[in-house]
Formats: sequence, structure tokens, C-alpha cells
Amino acid sequence: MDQVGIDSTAFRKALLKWYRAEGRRLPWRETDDPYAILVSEFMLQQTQVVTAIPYYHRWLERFPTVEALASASTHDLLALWQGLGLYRRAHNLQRCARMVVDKWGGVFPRSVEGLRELPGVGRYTAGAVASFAYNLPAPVVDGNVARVLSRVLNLQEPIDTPVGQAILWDAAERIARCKQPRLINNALMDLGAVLCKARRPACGRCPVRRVCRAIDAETLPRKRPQPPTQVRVERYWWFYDGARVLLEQRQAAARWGGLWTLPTLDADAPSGRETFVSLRHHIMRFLIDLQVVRGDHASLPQPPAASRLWQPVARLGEVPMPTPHRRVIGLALAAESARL
DNA sequence: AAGACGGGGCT
DNA sequence: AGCCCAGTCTT
Repeated sequence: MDQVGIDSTAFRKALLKWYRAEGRRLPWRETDDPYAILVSEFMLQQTQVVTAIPYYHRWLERFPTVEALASASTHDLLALWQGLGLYRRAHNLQRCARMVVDKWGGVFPRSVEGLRELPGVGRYTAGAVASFAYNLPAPVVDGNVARVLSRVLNLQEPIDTPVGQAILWDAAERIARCKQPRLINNALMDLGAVLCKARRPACGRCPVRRVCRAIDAETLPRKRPQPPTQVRVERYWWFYDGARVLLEQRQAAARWGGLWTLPTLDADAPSGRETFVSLRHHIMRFLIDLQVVRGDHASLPQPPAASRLWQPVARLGEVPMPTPHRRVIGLALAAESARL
């Protein structure tokens, strides 16, 4: 029994036995290439495994090496990330590639401290690359591991606080301090994903049930109360000349940075026009009411501003766009057809 | 400590 | 209709 409150040796032994028999086979576990691992970890930030898998394959086919990614265009980058969300990840991933190429001659740092220098690489991602690519004894605490450890420890402290996080990272560090950190970290995540799930955990089949201190597993982990969802209205222009749609590129630092959307309609300006089509979608804790107002394309300056583009409807697929805008454009085109 | 950043899967 | 998910960075 160590400071974690559990017997780490027994925990690891039972966990690994289970993992060897029932662990998941995932594409990024077939490699020890730090670049491929890094790609997978960026995609998996706040993103479910099943969602990331097709993106991972497409990405490595298009950008098989760190050099290929470093020299890619922003357009190609975003075209491949389109639909995954949290687009800053794509920009940061390329900044990582450029840093590795320019600063370290194409060779990834071999330590957690070095990996942490990369943009968009926090404690979790650095630990993931270090353990998965190099088998270094670095801890990882993601949503799965946090859930598993909070239950094993019967942790009553909320996990989304500095105190809760410190306890989890301490525990993960002790557990990962062993001969097989790569396997242990993968096994911890798989236990969370396969058995120790958020709802209806399969405690009866759990390999570490004799070590686990959870009294009521399903009530863990505890979290601080979340603020309620806020409704927010956003309005955009619909300019359509019968064959082309006017798009606007988002500022790099803004939401959807670098992607193309319908032109924004200044929320303060009372247009007095009625909504042509609308769509509701969630972004984090906001419910966005996306309203589209039909404008007169003949009144627009020619040519359009540099950040704007008349895109042929038949080639909308070539332009990286956030999913809600792609959807609402479909609605608007249908509405145009209905007007005839 | 809180806010910003997306989208899709699951119950 | 909520809640959750292989998080990170800025303020």
C-alpha cells in the first residue's frame, strides 16, 4: 500500500492481464512514430475515438511525415481537419511540425519537457507521446483515466480543480512508474473506455475490483457545477447569384480561424430584414441560433473584399467550412429552389 | 478560477 | 435533450 491508497503493484498486474486479453486495437497503437502518435493525440483532444479514426487515416496518407505537414498549405490543412472542430488544433499541429523541422532538424524531442515546448502540447499530450512513442514512464490523465482513478481512490474531491487534478496526476505518476508505461497507460484508458464507463460501469467484470475503493462508482468522478447553457443569436448574410455563394474567411485568431463561412452580419446593425433560413447548434455551453438574412448580390462591390470569395455551388466541397455553415448553406439553397 | 474553443456519439 | 469525450491556452 503506497500513498496512492492502493496497491500499485497488484493494480498494474491485474490491469495488464486484462489489457492483454481485452484491450482495444487502435490504429495509432500500431506505430511508435512520434509524429503519428502526436497527430492522433491532437485529434483525440476532446474527441471520441470513433470520430478520430477516419481523420487519422486520411491525415497520415496526405501528410505522412513531419516534413510534409510543415510544408502544407493552410487550405489543405483545414480541408483535412474540416468537421473535427476545435480548429486551433490543426494550426497548432502544423506549428509543431515546423518547430520540429526548423528547430530540431526533423527529430522529435525525446523528453516530456522537450515535448511540452510544442504549441498545443500540454501535460496530457506530452505524457502520451512520451509513453506511447518512447515507452517513458510519464503519466497521462485524460477523461478516461480521471474517471478510473477517481473511482479506484474513491476520490470525493472534484476532479476539475487544482487539488483534484494534483491528486490524479500523482496517482497516475506512481502507476506509470514501472517497466511498461506504454502498456499501463493504454490499459488505464481502455479500462475507462470499455468497463469503467461514465454510466453503468461494469464493475462485475472489472480486473481491479478487488483493489478499487469506490463505494458508488457511478457517482464518481465529482465535478464542479456547470453553468447553464446560454442562447446566443448570430446572423449571417446570404448572397447568391444563381450559381455562386459569397463566403468570408474567418480571422486566424477568431472562432473557426482560417475557415470560410457566410459573411457576418453586424449584430448591432438593425437590418430590419426577415430571416431567410436558420439553424440551431451547440458550441460548448452556448446554444447558437444561426440566422441567415437574404441580401441583394447586385448591390455588392465588385470585386469583393480580399477576405471574401464568390464560390461556385458545385465546388463548395473544396472549401474548408465549419459544419453548421455547410448545413445552413444547404438549407438556403433548398429555400432558393423553393422560391422558383 | 474562468472562459474560449466544435462537433458527434450515446442514453 | 443533455451529457460526455485520449485537452490546451489565455485572461
